[in-house]
Amino acid sequence: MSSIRVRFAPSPTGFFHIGSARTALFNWLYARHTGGTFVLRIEDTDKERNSEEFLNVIYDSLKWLGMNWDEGPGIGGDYGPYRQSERDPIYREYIQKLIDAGRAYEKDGAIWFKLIGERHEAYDDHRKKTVTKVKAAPTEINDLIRGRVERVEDEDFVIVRSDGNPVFHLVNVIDDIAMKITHVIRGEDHLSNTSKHVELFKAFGAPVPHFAHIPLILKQNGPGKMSKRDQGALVEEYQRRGYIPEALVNFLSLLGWNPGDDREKMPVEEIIRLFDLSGVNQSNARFDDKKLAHMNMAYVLALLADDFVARAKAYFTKHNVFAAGAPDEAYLREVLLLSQPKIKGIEDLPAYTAYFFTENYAIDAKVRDKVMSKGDPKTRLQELAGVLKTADFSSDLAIEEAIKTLAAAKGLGFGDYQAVSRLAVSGTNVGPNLTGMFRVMGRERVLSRIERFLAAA
RNA sequence: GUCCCCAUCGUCUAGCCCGGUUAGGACACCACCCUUUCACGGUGAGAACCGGGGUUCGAAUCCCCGUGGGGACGCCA
Repeated sequence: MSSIRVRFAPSPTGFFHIGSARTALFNWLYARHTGGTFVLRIEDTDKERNSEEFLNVIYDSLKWLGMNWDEGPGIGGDYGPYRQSERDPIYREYIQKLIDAGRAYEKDGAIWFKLIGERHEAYDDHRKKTVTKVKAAPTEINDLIRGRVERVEDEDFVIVRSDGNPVFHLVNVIDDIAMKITHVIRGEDHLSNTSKHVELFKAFGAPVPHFAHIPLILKQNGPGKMSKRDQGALVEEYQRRGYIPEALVNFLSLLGWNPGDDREKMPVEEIIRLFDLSGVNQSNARFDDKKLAHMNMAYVLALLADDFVARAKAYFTKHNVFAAGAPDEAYLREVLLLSQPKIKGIEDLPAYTAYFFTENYAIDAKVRDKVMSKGDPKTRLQELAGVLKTADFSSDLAIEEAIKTLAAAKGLGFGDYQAVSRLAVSGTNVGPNLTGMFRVMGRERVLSRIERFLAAA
């Protein structure tokens, strides 16, 4: 194991969103690539807004995406506890060091960090108040993605609230020191905070970690970065919708990073092998759900039969699709496998396969009108029923031969029998390949559906 | 308003560091092919270097200025 230590430090103040997942992913990938340690630390210092529910969402989402942490809640480690709400004694110690060094002072009941430099009063018309400005030397940040960035930190800032709770900037830095974090990989929205953090590291006499500020994910429509309220922003939503987690990981890895060539669909082991901070872009990326959906489809298509069936069944169970009674296991499996090459995602399955499991399937009126308006579909259906009564149902090919033989005898084509029979047995004009559908449904079900359709037509 | 970051097809991006390409790929869109519906797949088309200066024989690539986009400016994280 290398000495590289990275951390993902979410605060459980809302559902886990895609931007956080991407930040976690880049940290995780970097740790795995370098053989380093991936630490999970929970930043729950804002007692007002934290909740256990959100905390569990974070754990679930990380696990679902396959991002296992080496140190953190539930795992332990040499630098715990890993929830900031349990680290108060550590913070007190560090705060005292700052006070003793003359780098912190009390004002209005809060503790402030003291910058070094000459002071003067100035009116800030953005905040509409007079503030004390400090003529401080610029803080230099050497960012692994952005290069050298200079920013002047020119106002003392609160590090412990008047209610006694330390603020983010302080605990974030203390924990990074205490947990020996070597690389801070986080969103670019923190770049402006980094000068505060660097000053704190220096005040503590601690080595400044390497920073890597990754580009933000912008919302798909409209201005600004993606926020929790945006459509498609929540990881749990993809989990609920039966997305393949590996597809989401693959998609996310490509938002702001690329392997340096044209490859896009890659197993995670390959992404780990190729990932490096030097390959991370500097510009923000707009979220594109169509591309994600496409990636997901590619993964669905590539799933091995047993794996696909297991995932599909889990989805059906979770969404209580068979509330009226579970179908035969073997039949369900056949239906699922028949549908796999045709769907874009697991979530399409219930609607796509519904008619396989009920005799009360609706006949699409539009499709019926269209199909029944040309040629002599009723006669075709009667002819087909006649043939199907004795046809060999043991394989798709056998059924296909039977239908083709019939068509040839009547001087017609396969297509003349397809539309109407598909309509009769499924009520629609889309679905898996016809002969496979017949085979899976079985002779009796097909025949009775055709008869019922004929009687109603 | 102040400070910081960024800028190649509609979108994600390669190329930029180290100047010379018909500026490549993917998603989306369109057409055609495959075909037993719908998909998948295949082929093809359209589609970009933000603007202006400079340096240079030559600039997407280096520099400057605009403009545009994003972020930060909390006793939130």
